[in-house]
Amino acid sequence: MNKPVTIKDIARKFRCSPSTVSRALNNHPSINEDTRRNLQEYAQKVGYQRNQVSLNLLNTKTASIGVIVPTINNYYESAIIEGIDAVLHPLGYTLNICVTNEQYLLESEYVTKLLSNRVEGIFLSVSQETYDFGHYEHLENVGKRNLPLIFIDRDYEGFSAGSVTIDDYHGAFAAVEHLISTGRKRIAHLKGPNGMAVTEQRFKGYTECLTKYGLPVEEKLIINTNFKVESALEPTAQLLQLEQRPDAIFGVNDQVAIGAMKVIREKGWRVPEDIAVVGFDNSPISAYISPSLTSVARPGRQIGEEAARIFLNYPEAAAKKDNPVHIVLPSQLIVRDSSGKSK
Amino acid sequence: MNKPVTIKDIARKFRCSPSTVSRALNNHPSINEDTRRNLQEYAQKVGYQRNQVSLNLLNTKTASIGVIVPTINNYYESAIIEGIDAVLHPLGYTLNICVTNEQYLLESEYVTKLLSNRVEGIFLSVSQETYDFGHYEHLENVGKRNLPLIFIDRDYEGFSAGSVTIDDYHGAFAAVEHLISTGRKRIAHLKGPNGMAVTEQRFKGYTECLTKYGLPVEEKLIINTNFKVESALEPTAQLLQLEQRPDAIFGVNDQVAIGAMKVIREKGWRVPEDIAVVGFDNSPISAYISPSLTSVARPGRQIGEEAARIFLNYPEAAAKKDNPVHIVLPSQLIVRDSSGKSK
DNA sequence: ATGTGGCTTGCAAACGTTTGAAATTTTTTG
DNA sequence: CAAAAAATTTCAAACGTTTGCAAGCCACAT
Repeated sequence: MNKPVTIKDIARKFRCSPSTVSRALNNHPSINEDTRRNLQEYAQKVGYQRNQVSLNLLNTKTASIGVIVPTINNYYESAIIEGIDAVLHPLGYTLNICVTNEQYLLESEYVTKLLSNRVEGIFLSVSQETYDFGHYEHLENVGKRNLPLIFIDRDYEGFSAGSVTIDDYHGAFAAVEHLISTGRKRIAHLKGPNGMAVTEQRFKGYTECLTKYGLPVEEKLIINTNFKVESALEPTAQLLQLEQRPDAIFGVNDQVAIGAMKVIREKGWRVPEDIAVVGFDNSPISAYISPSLTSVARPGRQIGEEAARIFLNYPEAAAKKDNPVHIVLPSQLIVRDSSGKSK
Repeated sequence: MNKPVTIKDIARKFRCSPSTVSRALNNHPSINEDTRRNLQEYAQKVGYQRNQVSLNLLNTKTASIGVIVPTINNYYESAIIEGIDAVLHPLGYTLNICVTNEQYLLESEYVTKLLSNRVEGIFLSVSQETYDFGHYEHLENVGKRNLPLIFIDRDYEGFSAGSVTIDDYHGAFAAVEHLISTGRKRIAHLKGPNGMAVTEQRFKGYTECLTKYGLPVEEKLIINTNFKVESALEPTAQLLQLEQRPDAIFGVNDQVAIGAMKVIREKGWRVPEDIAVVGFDNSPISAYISPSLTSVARPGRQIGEEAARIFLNYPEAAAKKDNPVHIVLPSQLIVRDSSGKSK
């Protein structure tokens, strides 16, 4: 591992000043044609790479953006990142992706690190622990700096910042309404962890839709999961053992919906004839499993793009600090086989 | 967006020198107790964050590592990243994740950017385009710097660097052997894009296993895909229309295997009774779809961990530069329902 | 009074680069 | 040939921080 070649090294070699080398490499017009060519050739030969660190220091800016997400291992999150990158990369920004694994400690550590590395903005999808704990001290210094902070996917009201979320409420509402329209009367809900905005919004959509159509909200039909496919197995088995078993299950995401389907079939029931299943996320796989899964689509990529645009307009957005930009994108129900007509 | 508070700002405020502030904030023993407390309190109050950029410059090191991958939107890749982080994060390294989207141009751009940002090592999972083009000029400067470079997942022989890959060959061999053991005689292969190491190694495992058991390798039974689930649909339909239709399909990954299953069922055949299906990746979902998918597991997390360890031992590894470290991890067949007994 | 030692603080250089202004060299012009 | 103009190069400062060394101050012993 050699020391990188610096402009000074080159200057020494050519018995000229660093300024000359710098200007030559940057094609500054006031540099002699021969000098320029010689220096450039030599720099190329020895593999000179401009030291961006020193430039960042000199210019007190970095053209880099922090993106903190709980996980990257799924379609939705990575679509968001893709969306941010699609808007910001062409403008020369670099993304600094941090994965918190749903841990508050890591999230806090990353915020500090990003601040310390002088990123010019932070996109934050709050971790589950942060949500549970409900304390946001780790964002205090972001506030003091008045650094652009945009909440993604999971909003936090207590902090004056931009946010882009999706309309979980209406997505869930539409899903349940659809189930009712196919004649289902006892619709169970595999809920996410309590307290998270996503979870509660979808839950609200579920209950309010039931109420609107005169169906009772039964506690027995609502069970928590942790979003993972495994966490749906036991709850689904429970639901199937009820005296009055449900005729439909609305999963908080596709994973639990798929887990539910597995259990339903293992117990000898059919999807959708005996029990309809609807998920949330419209993950790519949902169209290809059997039966294909009805699901609510979240426009992940678009979320990223909108968030990036908020960032780019931040000076204005910050001006009206008391009234930060909140964008809520619509979600869309995609009907497939798992919610077909009941028998 | 305020300017960050600097040590100089604090020094001015307290009419002392920057050195004093620096030492106070770093708990240097030679600083007066009162001075230290006052300065620390003030720094805390105004949200001072040490400028890591200047430190990186001063120390000519960054404790950051570049990780370049074609995609993050899948289980395997993100497990690799997780593995790298698990080893390197506790040692204070920061990961700089770059997603190339399988494009050479982006890969090249990211290599330059990382070099310029003075990362201390690069983990590279070569993009598909790079593989296709087969030119590696973008790595030249990495070589000149003799910067630790570790190939992940996809090896490249032409470059003297460490690598961690998995044993695609034996994984594929085991999968096909398993199919043969359940009585299958006409085993089709949904192959990946030609030329990629992963693709060709699995293909080799497939053909050599057939040969070993005296089965013919039939061109008609081998069709290319691009790893995506959609790309398996048309090829599978083709296979089913053959006069002598296959009794098993070995997919280059789980995605195409799932796509194949869908088409098989749509055409009225049963899995596994009429046609067995085996995938590759052991993605989490494969256990939960119906029928559950037999698949070859790749130890993504372990790949990341091993790669990180190579990096940490790099000084030694570099010494024997003519003979860099190549680690090949075993893959493991996970048998599930999709490859059950034929009728 | 003077020197000794301990405690505390300041000075200056360093990391690599850019850039306005000044200095030097070369070319042109009268 | 001298002076002015143009071309080219160098100087010095700046970005924010750390750190070896020098320096200041105070108390105490001689």
